Amino acid sequence: MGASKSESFSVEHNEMATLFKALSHPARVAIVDYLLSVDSCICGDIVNELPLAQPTVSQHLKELKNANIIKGNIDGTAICYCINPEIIHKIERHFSSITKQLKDKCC
Amino acid sequence: MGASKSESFSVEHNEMATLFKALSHPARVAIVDYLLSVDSCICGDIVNELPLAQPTVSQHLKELKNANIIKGNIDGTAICYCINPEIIHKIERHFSSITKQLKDKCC
DNA sequence: TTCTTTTATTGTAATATTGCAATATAAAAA
DNA sequence: TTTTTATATTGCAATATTACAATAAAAGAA
Repeated sequence: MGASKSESFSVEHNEMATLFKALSHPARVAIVDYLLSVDSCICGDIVNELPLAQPTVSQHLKELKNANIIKGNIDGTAICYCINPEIIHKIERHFSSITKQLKDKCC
Repeated sequence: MGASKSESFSVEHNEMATLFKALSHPARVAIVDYLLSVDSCICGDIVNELPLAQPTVSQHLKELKNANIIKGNIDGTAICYCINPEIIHKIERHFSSITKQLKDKCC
């Protein structure tokens, strides 16, 4: 085998796993961090910020886009990237639900 | 290549990526969910809750333990698993920091 | 048009992950 | 002791991820 048995799990669990997977590489955590560190959306520049070759960065951006964590708007030759706040809130809701449930625990 | 260039990224970014990677599989999201759904720590039972063979579940548990997301206490023949609240709070802090930064955004 | 700049895609090698049968380990029960 | 029960480890096949050189595509500048 090797393929994940995702069909055997709930849509909810798969959705969360997909979001976490999108954030499971330091380069992608760094990209999100960088997008947050600047005032507005970023056109270009992301490749120069990372210690990776341009095709690799492009691939990581694609994965973040596929997971809907960032959005890319075409602006002439460049592409402007932005965080998608809705997804961030979705992840936050997941963890505040966990925290709420944790309060009733003994351990 | 194929190996992740994690040395090129900050400790902080690597730490967060490691946590997300531990949660990047639906089985592991489901395990965390299940541990939260019961009143106390769980001794046994986890294997029966998941649609995976025992060695596969054991492997997923190991990954969650390595990432410090769950803790396992030996209790006779069984092992009791619990969520580690500190790690959950760490992830929550990460996202509330993101949300705080997002408020100053234009997009 | 041709050149330049920016980002995406393709192809491929190296490595990591997933899943499980078989087996091992460890401790309680008989 | 032997048996049972619960969990871990090993080994391996199937698949996925990571990284990047080479190349393509798309749009503004010359």
